[in-house]
Amino acid sequence: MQQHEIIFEEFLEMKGLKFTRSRRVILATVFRLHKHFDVEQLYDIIRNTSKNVSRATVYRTIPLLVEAGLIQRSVRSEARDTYEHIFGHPKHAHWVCNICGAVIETDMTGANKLMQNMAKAQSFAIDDISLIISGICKKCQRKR
Amino acid sequence: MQQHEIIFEEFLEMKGLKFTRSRRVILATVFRLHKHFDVEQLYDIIRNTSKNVSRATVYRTIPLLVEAGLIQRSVRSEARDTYEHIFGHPKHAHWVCNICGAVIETDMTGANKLMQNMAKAQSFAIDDISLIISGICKKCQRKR
DNA sequence: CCGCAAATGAGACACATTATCATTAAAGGA
DNA sequence: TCCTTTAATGATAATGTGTCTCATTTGCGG
Repeated sequence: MQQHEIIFEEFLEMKGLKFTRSRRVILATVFRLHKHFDVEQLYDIIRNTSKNVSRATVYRTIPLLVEAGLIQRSVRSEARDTYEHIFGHPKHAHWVCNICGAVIETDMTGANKLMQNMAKAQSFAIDDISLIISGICKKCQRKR
Repeated sequence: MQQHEIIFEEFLEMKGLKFTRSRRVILATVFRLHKHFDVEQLYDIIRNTSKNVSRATVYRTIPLLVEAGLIQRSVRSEARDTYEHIFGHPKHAHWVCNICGAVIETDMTGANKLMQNMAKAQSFAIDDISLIISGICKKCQRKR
């Protein structure tokens, strides 16, 4: 069993919830994806690979995975909420291209330290930092 | 006439659009608000203070104000897009309390510089930087 | 004051997300 | 293994933002 499965199972047990087939499928699919996804994309993939998991259940499972600390909300695309798994991924900044929509990820330890210092100064207990830079990527600049 | 009115009027003229009564009302209301707002809140206020501005027009005007550089999309609350006016406000970081929902704003020139350097390294043309820190504010920590 | 392009209001519409509810499936104990 | 309890599920209706349509009105240059 993989690490993220153990974490999810323990999380569910702690809350008196069950580790069902549907939840297994959803969890596995989320961790098979290696980029940002929205719930409809996730549901499409699940529908094509495993039968009998409903859209409602996918939507219902997302907040559980967030609460378990396995995924997090990410950059929101035009109309849909997007997510990414975070287990084993160090915190990163998102650079979003306004032209082609590409999302580049970079290390953000620098900004992290800066924010930790500011947090200390104002006694704020940081839970999460979201750093999103929008603009035009290298490729799209060339095309002009 | 206020600065932001002049800016909006010039922006509209440049695009061959008209500075109508509805747009005046919406602009004025946005700049009377001194915090983040979503479009429904904005519409409610307008409906209670000035007759005959439709919801559709409010929604239609928002992207114009964004394009004119007068407001920007801000922290997204649970279900709605939120905005804030930026004219005359230097760029700031948002500290959001997960308990009481308070939004604190701080200077972010430090992070700005950091990002500008990283942008140069990867040839990314920055358009906008969004820095949101979530956690627990000083007050709510005390209450525990 | 005319004419025309743009803007408007009202409501229909699209679409993501949530809620409902009858049925099914975990999990622990007998 | 079977029972019982409780949570989970699937299907679909409902909700709520945000967008589009279209007939009518308005702003503005001539």
